[in-house]
Amino acid sequence: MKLLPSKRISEADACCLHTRLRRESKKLTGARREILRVLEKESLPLTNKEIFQQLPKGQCDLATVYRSVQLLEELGMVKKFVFGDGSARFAFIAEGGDAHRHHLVCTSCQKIVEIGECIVRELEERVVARSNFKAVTHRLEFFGVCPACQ
Amino acid sequence: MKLLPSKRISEADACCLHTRLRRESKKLTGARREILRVLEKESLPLTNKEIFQQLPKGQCDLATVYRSVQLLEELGMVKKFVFGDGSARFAFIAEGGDAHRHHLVCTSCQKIVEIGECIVRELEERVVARSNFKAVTHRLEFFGVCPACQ
DNA sequence: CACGCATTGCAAACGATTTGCAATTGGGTG
DNA sequence: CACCCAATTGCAAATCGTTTGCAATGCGTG
Repeated sequence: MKLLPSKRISEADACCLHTRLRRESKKLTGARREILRVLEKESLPLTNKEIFQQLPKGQCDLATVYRSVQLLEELGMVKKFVFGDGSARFAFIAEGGDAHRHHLVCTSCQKIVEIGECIVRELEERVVARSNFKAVTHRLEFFGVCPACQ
Repeated sequence: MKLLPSKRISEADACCLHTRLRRESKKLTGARREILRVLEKESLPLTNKEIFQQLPKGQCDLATVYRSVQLLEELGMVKKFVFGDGSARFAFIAEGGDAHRHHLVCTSCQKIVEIGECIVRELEERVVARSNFKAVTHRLEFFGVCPACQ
């Protein structure tokens, strides 16, 4: 991997990342730093490929992006979103930030818009009014560990 | 395709399917009939592979299941769910039924349980209490057609 | 500054889904 | 009821996202 010397990732995050990594005897590599930086810059969730493309020139391998993003997710610094368009997306979770972000996805062009609130049905109208999207529906699923698996 | 002679799909559905198909000069084939029957029998969303495996002996090709399910979805008789476990799932939508079903998915074994209501946050507690699932979170996304695409 | 384990690059493996094409089959027609 | 044609299917190959094995390389510690 030949990434540029670490430019600057918000001090706090870089530190945090470093700390969290060391806690598990993982290494703070150029790739991880750069990837986190890309995610940090983008507020909307990105696919691995998009992250890959936004990496500075001397990029790292796509496989490394997959591995790094997964690690960052395990560390709780990144959240995974699955909109059903074929590839998973990941977004940076700010220090102590709320991971409960939701999005409005265009069923035609896949454009993604972030939504600032979190309730439903009744909100749908508001969402429609504010976004100018048409034919709005929503998808809501719950996840957890079932009795048999606990 | 060598499927058994059409046993019996709820009259209404078979008729409806036939009608809707004819309306677009599509054909009511054994495969489509059998696939709809499988979906109709299962209340929880199935993957294409699961549908394929539940088809009667003289099954049809997996590719045909993919194509048929997609058609049924376009006809609005089936709804697609994407839980993020790698494959899409499809469920039958009863005549005039509510497509707004939501599910509780075990993050460990992928077990799926249907939820009868549709609101959030506050409901999450109720969901937890009733299901005995632990570490429950939810995913909520909105979908629609953005201004640029309208 | 050297050493060892973690990480990366690369290419191959994978699983889900799609697609091209020739063979087959509904179904409307005569 | 046999025919004809467009719609559909089977099969195999192609795609696409994601994962993985392995040898080469790089971080962090001593």
